[in-house]
Amino acid sequence: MAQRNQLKYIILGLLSEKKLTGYDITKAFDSDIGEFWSANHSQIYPLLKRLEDDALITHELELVGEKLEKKLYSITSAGKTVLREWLSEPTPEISATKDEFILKLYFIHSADDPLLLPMLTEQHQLHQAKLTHLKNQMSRKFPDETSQNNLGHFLILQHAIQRETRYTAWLQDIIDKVSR
Amino acid sequence: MAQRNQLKYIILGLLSEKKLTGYDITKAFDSDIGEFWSANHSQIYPLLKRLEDDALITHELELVGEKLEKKLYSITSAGKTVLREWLSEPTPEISATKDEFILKLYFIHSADDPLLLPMLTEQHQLHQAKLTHLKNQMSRKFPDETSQNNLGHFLILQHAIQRETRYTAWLQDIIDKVSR
DNA sequence: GCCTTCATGTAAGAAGTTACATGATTTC
DNA sequence: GAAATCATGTAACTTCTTACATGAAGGC
Repeated sequence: MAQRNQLKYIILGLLSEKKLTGYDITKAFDSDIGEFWSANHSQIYPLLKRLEDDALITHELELVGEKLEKKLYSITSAGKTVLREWLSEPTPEISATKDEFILKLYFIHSADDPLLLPMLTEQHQLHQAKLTHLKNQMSRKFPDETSQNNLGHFLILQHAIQRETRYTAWLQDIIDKVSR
Repeated sequence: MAQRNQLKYIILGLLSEKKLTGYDITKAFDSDIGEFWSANHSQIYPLLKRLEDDALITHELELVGEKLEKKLYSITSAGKTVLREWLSEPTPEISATKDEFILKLYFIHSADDPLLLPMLTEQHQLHQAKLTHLKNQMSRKFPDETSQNNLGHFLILQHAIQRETRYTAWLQDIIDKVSR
């Protein structure tokens, strides 16, 4: 997606909660945000510089140990405005969910294709593992049933769990039919 | 996703079924494949040239009317091998589903945020429309219950319908809770 | 005749991936 | 002292989007 620079808004969104280093932001894609977006540090560091040039964020230096200087970034009021504007805009596009397995499946024309069953079981295992991971995340982050502090985070986790539950059930259903 | 050139395999996959022009391939992304991948003609035409350089496809010219020459592409046996290899490879990555609405939702922390309800209703409408479209596609392409000719296509349509059904139900559920 | 669709390309630039590169701090 | 993690960057390259550009054929 070489377009609206959504990564920019993710960074602004994260910084609107607390001050973070580039490294912290990079790590966020391994956990929370990783469920629905990805980014590498080589993309993040240059963008942080650009956002600072545009005065949407600033940084202060924090000394760690004796020599290492961390750059602690924080959002400016201009940055908050830009973030809020983005949130306020309509989101009229449903982007195609680029799923390589689904792509491959499209080109399997017959239930007799020997590739089909291995593909299905591989994916079932993957999505089952993901589902387990998501459920762990849920019980770690929202142990009591009231999703008090962060509604959005709760909802996207709930959504991801439902999606993976549905995905694994669908795969299982095909596996049952194919192997019968 | 600047990586494994999956578009290449989509083109090979489409051409393994029948001869197509670049224009036909472009159009395929408006219907069938559009459910789970996107591409513009400006990406397709240069890639067709590259694939022909690599001898994975060839073309013949077909005269339309008096002057217009269409390039009808077809897959070579080398191309078929490459396609089959791709299908045989494991697909061990679940790519993050980049959904801008989910992204925005992540940064809505409270049920009291005035942006929440409009966002939800907008998305509900969008996904409801998509669901209707998908169901129409299904009944147009697979009118009888046996999915005889093209299993893969049937399954991905089924998957998309389930996904959108789940998505709209999830949104409706939140709307009910928020507006109560 | 006019408008829509068919048909094929190129150019510029943004976004994203993979690899290269370096060094400090913490933990065991 | 070694290994893992913290921390920040750049370079090269591919992919993808948006816009520019042109012209033929078909339907009304």
